[in-house]
Amino acid sequence: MPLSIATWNINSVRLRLPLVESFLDDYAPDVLCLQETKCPDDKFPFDALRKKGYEAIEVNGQKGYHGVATLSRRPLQLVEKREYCAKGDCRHLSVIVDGGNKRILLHNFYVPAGGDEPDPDINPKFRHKLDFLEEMQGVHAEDDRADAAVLVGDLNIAPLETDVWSHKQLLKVVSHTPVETETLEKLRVGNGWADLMRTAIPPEDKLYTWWSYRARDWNASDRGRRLDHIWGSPSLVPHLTGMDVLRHARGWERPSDHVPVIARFDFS
DNA sequence: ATGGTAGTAGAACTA
Repeated sequence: MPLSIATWNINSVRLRLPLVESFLDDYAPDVLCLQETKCPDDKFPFDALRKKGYEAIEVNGQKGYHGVATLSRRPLQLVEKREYCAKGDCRHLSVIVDGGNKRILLHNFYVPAGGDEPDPDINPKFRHKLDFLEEMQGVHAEDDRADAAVLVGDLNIAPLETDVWSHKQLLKVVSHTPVETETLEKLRVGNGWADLMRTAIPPEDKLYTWWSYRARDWNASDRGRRLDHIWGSPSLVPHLTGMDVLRHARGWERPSDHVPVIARFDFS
């Protein structure tokens, strides 16, 4: 039985609802995890997305900022909406996806961006980002509640040298500083996660999921970063059949600055 | 070195 899981920082689900709808029409992932929905739960476009066949929807949203949502064509069971750093931010949602013969625990994360200055002593946003990562230590790839686990989302860190357009030029830029990349990799490995995007796409290859809105020509300058991630239990690796990073989505009309990533599994 | 754009708002924040 195939199972596909997509992740996409949508940067306002209401403004970009037509983009989400056409993405679901064209790619039809079984599950879609959205971040930066910027939408209170009572204003979430449930009806429009259910019409597309995504009957199971779980949201954790707030007004104006942040917010995550997980939609599925298969039954979902809500596990947790965990509040990190006691700030009242809506940045996490976990569900169990019925994958046929496998039950998958699926975490959807939106990690704080961290501001501009990569010094936790003078920048509270960077401190918050590091604290958030510290709290993620408890999120393990092995979990008794399911057969396997997947963690997706905008983690706002590009860990590998090939995850940014220029390793040297970004060493002091938030998202690629050593404290961030080392903390994220330790967190991933220490909690038993496999980097499924890099399992499918060789770590030597440049790979980006985000291009700034501020570039004159995002495609020509190609100053991208891999900020969005799909991790999984090591037991899932033999079942991974594909990984699509929809670079061309950055060129859609009124695009998000992030593009969708889709992981495909087969459990037959 | 700076400023560049986008979204939610309806000023100033976040990214």
